[in-house]
Amino acid sequence: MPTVPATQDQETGTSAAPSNGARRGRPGYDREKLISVCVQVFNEYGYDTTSMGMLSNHLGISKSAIYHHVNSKEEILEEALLRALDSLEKAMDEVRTPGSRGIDQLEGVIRGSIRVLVDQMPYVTLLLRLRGNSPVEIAALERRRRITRTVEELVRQAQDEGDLREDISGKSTPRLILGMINSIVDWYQPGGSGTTDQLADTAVKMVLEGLRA
Amino acid sequence: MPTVPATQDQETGTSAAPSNGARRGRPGYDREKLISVCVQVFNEYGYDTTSMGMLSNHLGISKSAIYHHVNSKEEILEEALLRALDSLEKAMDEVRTPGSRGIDQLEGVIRGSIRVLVDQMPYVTLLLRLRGNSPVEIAALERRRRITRTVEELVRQAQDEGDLREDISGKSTPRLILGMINSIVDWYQPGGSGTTDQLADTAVKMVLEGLRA
DNA sequence: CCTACCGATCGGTAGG
DNA sequence: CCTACCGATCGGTAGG
Repeated sequence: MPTVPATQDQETGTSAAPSNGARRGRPGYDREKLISVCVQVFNEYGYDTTSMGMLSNHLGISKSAIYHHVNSKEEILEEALLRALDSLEKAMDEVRTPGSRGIDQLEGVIRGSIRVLVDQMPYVTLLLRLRGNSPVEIAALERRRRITRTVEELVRQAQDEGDLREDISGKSTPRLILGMINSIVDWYQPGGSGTTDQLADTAVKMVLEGLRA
Repeated sequence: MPTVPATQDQETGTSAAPSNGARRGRPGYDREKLISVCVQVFNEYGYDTTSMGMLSNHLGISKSAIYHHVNSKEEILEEALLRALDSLEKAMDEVRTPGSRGIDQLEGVIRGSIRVLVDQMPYVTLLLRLRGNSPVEIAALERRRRITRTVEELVRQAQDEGDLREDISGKSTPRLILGMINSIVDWYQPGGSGTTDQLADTAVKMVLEGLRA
């Protein structure tokens, strides 16, 4: 993509093919906006089920026009997964401060992950539904597995430090925590069930303190 | 299917096309065994991605032979979902004894659901990955939603009875609990991470008592 | 005569 | 607009 200075700031906005201002050339989709629409369609029907024809219908442009922005259907998937994984890994890195207690890092991971899940919901949703049917998907699942391993380490650390009970499975516990968090993409509605912070509070209370009154 | 008395009890067992004994006619797949193999393939590649050709390869019989047992690809899906939903609803009904406290029923639901998830893992896995792309899938998702509503009611009841803390979201909590349970199909390995009872213990402890030491 | 299965082929649709 | 492939269906065959 050539670097193009912004020479105008018009608002063109067709409902079928929206643009964002400050670009020259024919108004229409940029790569990012196109991908975000495609990801929504993927999540509605499933990646495999979604045909290029369905994408073109939802975008309001022809199939061949899509190939102006991307080289393949899989490239759209790849870029969306990149975005989800980068965000998740960034949230993990911000919390993993050596020296702080495992249980505090664990709480930070729960809060940070929920924040990313909500903020980047369509991209993370796509990631969490992968089956590993192609090299692109397998690579993404491998990156996801590294996140799982980090949570496993934190649980172990917190147990060693005496902050987490010992009478629970060190194998199952991290998976159950992550499973609980990841389920959010299946039911959370941004306006419906409280703010993201309230959601994170509920999750942290349940995991660390339990629900019993 | 006509009722046929058992006149013999042979074990024929080809690896490609296994049979169960006590039937007449050519040995090979019966409907149930065929469906169970298909469900495994669906779970590996995704229902939509799986072609009849892929099924025939895994079964070791021709595509057209599959149509001897079932009328369509969707009929295989439908029967598998029926099995998963019947098992889940049965487990719910066994626990929902009027008169007992909500928190006890909630614990029973967690244990019962985990039991069904593990025992019927392939069928429940298929159910939990549906996107609602067809009437059959939509009907299954509707039955699933009734289970969700039951858990919502139990959480509310337990809060009203004073057994569950009030400073958590009544909307999010049931979803987080179910999300945690349902995640099991994504990572549990029957021999790997302890027995089913240990898994249920860990889940119940986490949800009700919390992980903090 | 039953059940299980085969090869060939249809109309239709996918990605590119 | 092309090639490859899909689900589905047919008449017919074979083991028990």
